[in-house]
Amino acid sequence: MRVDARENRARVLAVARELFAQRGLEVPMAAIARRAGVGVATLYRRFPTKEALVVEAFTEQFAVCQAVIEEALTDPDPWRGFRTVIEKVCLLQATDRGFTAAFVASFPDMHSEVRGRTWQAFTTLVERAKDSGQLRPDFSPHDLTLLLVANGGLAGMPVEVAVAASKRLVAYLLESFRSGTDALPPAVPLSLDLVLS
Amino acid sequence: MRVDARENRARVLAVARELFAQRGLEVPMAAIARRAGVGVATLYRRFPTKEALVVEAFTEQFAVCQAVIEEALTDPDPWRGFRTVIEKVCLLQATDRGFTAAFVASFPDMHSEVRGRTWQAFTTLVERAKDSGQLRPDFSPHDLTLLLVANGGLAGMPVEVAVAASKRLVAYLLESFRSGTDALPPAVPLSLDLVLS
DNA sequence: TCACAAGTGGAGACCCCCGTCCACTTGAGG
DNA sequence: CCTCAAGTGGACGGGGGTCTCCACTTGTGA
Repeated sequence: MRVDARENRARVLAVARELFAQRGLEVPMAAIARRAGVGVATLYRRFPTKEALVVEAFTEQFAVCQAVIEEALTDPDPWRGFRTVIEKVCLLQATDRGFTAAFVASFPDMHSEVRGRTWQAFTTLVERAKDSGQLRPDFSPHDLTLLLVANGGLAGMPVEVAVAASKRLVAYLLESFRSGTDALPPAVPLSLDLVLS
Repeated sequence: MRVDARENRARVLAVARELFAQRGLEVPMAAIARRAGVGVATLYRRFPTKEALVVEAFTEQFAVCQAVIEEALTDPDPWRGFRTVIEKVCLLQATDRGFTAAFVASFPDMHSEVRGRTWQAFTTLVERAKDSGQLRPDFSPHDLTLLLVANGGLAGMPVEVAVAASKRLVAYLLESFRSGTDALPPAVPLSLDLVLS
């Protein structure tokens, strides 16, 4: 690949990340191209479809999520690890407007292997927190998905507002997650294809 | 107005309500017209714009919301009134896919008088619940908006799933609302124009 | 230097949406 | 029955989106 092409590709990706975060996934390809100082054809040469660009633009954030979960596994305090995961991921989600949409859009492309490993890590995190007696026993790992989807509803607001609102929502929910007493309605396995449509 | 015209108008409204609930507000006007067995022009004769149709189609649901709140004010148990409002409104929202979008879309058209009255009613409901000692003192009426926006994030899933998920989310949050202890991040005044864009 | 493959940009094909226009149809009063 | 205003439907304009095609430019190895 020629060096100018490589530079263009990198600039397109950076611009895409920025615009997706600011305005969500509905930003037109032409806007990304214009902002990156290239033509539309250049975009489509590097990324055969818009979805491909989206996936590529957000793989970094997905990696961050995964790292957050696996780092939390090394925390000696199970509850702190659990809480940190939720806080960090929700903050990421509130900061980046396109995050949730990209997450569900990339569902078919994300190899079940990676998803499986992350899920497995979170599940053991949950188990540990339960064993330590700080997390309520009827908490389900699916509740993470529930929280993510609900928190994703805050997207579309100005970033500072979304962040503040998300923090309060997360604080409320974490308080409930911690050694609750009342009976809950059953957990709902929210696989991502359910969120899609 | 001629009787056939009146019938057509009613059929259009019924179809619009059904399709908006099933598929959200992004359903095309042409689809509504076709399903109602009329042409597009008939739609636009009765409702000058799509937004007008949306508002008209959802005024009933808005009235229900208002009635729910004002009925809760007559409940002798303040906490039960508070809880019922949240449960009923969230259930309505989870059942109808277009509800949230219609709510924010109708924001400019809803006379501030009506909104003000409903808001006032909910505020006194909150105050009563606090005075009875069952609702945590740092609960803000804006937390209702927060909950609604978060719960609105569940839209887009099959209805049964959305309802089940919403119930669990609401149960978690109600548990937190009830006489919590930990300090919370500050409340965020989520005026509807913030949700818009 | 130079030839050529790799790279590029913009026009435009194609599709979907909202809302309008206009020639045609129909119901109801005289 | 017959008139005509009210009602109707489909074609169409305008705008915006994704993605393609093609003539042109540019970096790079020989």
